[in-house]
Amino acid sequence: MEIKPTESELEILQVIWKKGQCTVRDVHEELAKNKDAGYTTTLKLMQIMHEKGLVERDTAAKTHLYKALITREQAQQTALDKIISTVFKGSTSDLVIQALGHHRASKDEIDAIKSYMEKFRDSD
Amino acid sequence: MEIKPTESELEILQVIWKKGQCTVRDVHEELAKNKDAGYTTTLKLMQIMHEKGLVERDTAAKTHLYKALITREQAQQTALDKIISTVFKGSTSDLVIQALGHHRASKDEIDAIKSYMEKFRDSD
DNA sequence: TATGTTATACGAATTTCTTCGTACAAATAT
DNA sequence: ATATTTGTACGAAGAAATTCGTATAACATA
Repeated sequence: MEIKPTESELEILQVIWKKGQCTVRDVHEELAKNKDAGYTTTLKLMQIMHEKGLVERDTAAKTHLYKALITREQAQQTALDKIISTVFKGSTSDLVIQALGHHRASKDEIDAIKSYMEKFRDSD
Repeated sequence: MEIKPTESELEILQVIWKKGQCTVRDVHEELAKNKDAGYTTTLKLMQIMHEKGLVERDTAAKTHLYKALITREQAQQTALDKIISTVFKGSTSDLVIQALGHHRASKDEIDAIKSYMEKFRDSD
């Protein structure tokens, strides 16, 4: 099964991941902060996402409630897989180094990574 | 200026990055190994890439020679920026940790990263 | 109850990306 | 010289993603 949300679908998923559960209006108003598209555009996209199985919805009330059916982690994984193979020649370390080099992480972030790296101490 | 090669354009860029300089046929034959599209499809895509300024070409001879106008590093950066903001909530460390966790890197890769991390010893 | 507001459904236009056929020019081989 | 091969140009079909208008139902309220 392939899960590859499109660009717009990801924007919507972000809002749903953040809020947990959303109406179309919730999502639309959040998107409206940075973007400028009509309400029915968002509605249509969310309906399509439902058809695709990216979200589920509760239609009990007049105003439907949407929840994500894929996790942020799954989407992260898919996105990583794709760019590692298309622009990083399959090299995870190239990606990590490039990421650290240009997106100067905060001290806390560096610490988080360092501590995570401990896990690989003496890895074969 | 926005540089966001499409999926197909990235496949082509990969070949050009690897070989340095390519004819349409070079690219097409390389792609044909994994994919199955017509020659004129590759030709058309490369012409469009030229219009977009992704590649330059030398038309002196009958058979044109193409070179990339964006570097692999630029494409990597663009790709990273995008996914960090769309699926990693802007957190570089989340990306790094997720990458290390699922794309089990080889010992050499881990070593490369560890040594790179030295750079951040006692960072602010 | 009549009116305005807020929803969903859905068809269709638009845009972007991909694919390919055909025309024709240049080079090569017979 | 003529035929075949190899190349570019380009229009247009096809597919996928995005956008929006209009119809209509449900709800709130004057």
